Amino acid sequence: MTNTKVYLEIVKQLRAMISADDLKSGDKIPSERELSERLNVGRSSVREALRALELLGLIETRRGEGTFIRDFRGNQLVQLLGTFILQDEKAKLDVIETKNLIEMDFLRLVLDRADEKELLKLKSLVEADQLNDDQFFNQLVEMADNYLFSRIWLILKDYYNSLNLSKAEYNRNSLLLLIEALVEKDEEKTFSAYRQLRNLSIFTDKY
Amino acid sequence: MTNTKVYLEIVKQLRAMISADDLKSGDKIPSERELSERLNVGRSSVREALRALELLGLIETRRGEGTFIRDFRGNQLVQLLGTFILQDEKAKLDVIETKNLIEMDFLRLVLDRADEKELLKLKSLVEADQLNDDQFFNQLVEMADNYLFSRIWLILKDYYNSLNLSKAEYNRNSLLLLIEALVEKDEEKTFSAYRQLRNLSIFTDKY
DNA sequence: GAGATGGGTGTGGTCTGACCACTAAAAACA
DNA sequence: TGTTTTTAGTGGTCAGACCACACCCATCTC
Repeated sequence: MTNTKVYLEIVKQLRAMISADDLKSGDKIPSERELSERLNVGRSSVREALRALELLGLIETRRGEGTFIRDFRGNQLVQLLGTFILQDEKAKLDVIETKNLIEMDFLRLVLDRADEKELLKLKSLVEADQLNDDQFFNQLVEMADNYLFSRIWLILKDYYNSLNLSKAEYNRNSLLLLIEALVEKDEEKTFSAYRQLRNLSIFTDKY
Repeated sequence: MTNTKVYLEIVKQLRAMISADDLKSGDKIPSERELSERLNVGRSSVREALRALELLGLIETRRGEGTFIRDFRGNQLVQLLGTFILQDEKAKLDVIETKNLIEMDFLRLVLDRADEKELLKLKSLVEADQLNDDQFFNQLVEMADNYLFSRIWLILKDYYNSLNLSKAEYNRNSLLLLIEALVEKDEEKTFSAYRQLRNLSIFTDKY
């Protein structure tokens, strides 16, 4: 009769509930016992759903207080997935390639729509060593103003970091060159600087 | 005393177990009751861990049979995240933009590494009306040989389709033009044809 | 009156035991 | 030997019981 597992149904209901009540980050959701009653299911089933969502980083539970919607951005699950999964070499290469491709997409977006003032501000921060390459890309991604894509990038970055590759040392000059190119809206120079920053000797001209 | 929640500890243990026994996709893991005994925890806690991993797509359970390792690489988690998130209009625009960007990345990849014969074969299929644009892009994505990126694209396409946008009619001529450009390895022509295919009057020259 | 104290209540965290539904393999049967 | 039935094992779900903790608020103390 019940083809769908109860806990999945609860996940669904929760989603609907969140949508209907327009719950946002930090808001509280009904207690486990209340959900159990309201949905006519056992509390353990409710818990299975909540624990799953918790592991996904979608909710946060605080003993004695309740369960709350979470700011999705930092999902530790990815880290878990990373260590859990990425086994074969091909997968690793895929991660690297995908991350690079997406970062270059961001560069294109910024080339197209970025504010010069903002870029100059970032430049001065880099020059003052108050911003490293990682932080810079975070800013860049934000500048591109595409939340979904930025989320994908964040996840990829987590994957990437979980690969434990030998880290290329931070090359401030390449980064400054990159910013310069962005300011000048010079596409070719931008990607050249990017390749240099990421040590992409493999990526010749097409990228 | 027990600062870490039991179910998280179980997830950890499972990971170690899988690693130690070198379990791979399709392999069976111990039953809930056995895990419960072996780890000295309640079965409900074991279930919370398993359900979470199941929602993540890491394991698969079959009633009456057991619990099995799953092919990890496809992360449906993003799908779930998406359905949780995609609410406002801006998010929709992000989906469209991201999908387009990624598809163009695939075009670049194919431009760089695709086999001409394969392309010609696809061309003849399109000409014979045995392949529409959607199916063509599926082939294209496969050709690019990046599993992770293709998964991301598939998910995006699902998002995209769930937006219920007015569908542009299938334009075979644009598609043929696109393939032609790919065969000729003409980047500019390729993107021009792509824009035409997707009706991207907005995307002027930068993309 | 202001502050400290301490239950009371509600919440998540966990365990146990009990069924049910289903599967696959063993046992009984023909 | 081939079929049917039984049985043991597995996940699915529920109900109830405690525990640990956080918060509120009446009460006590100064």
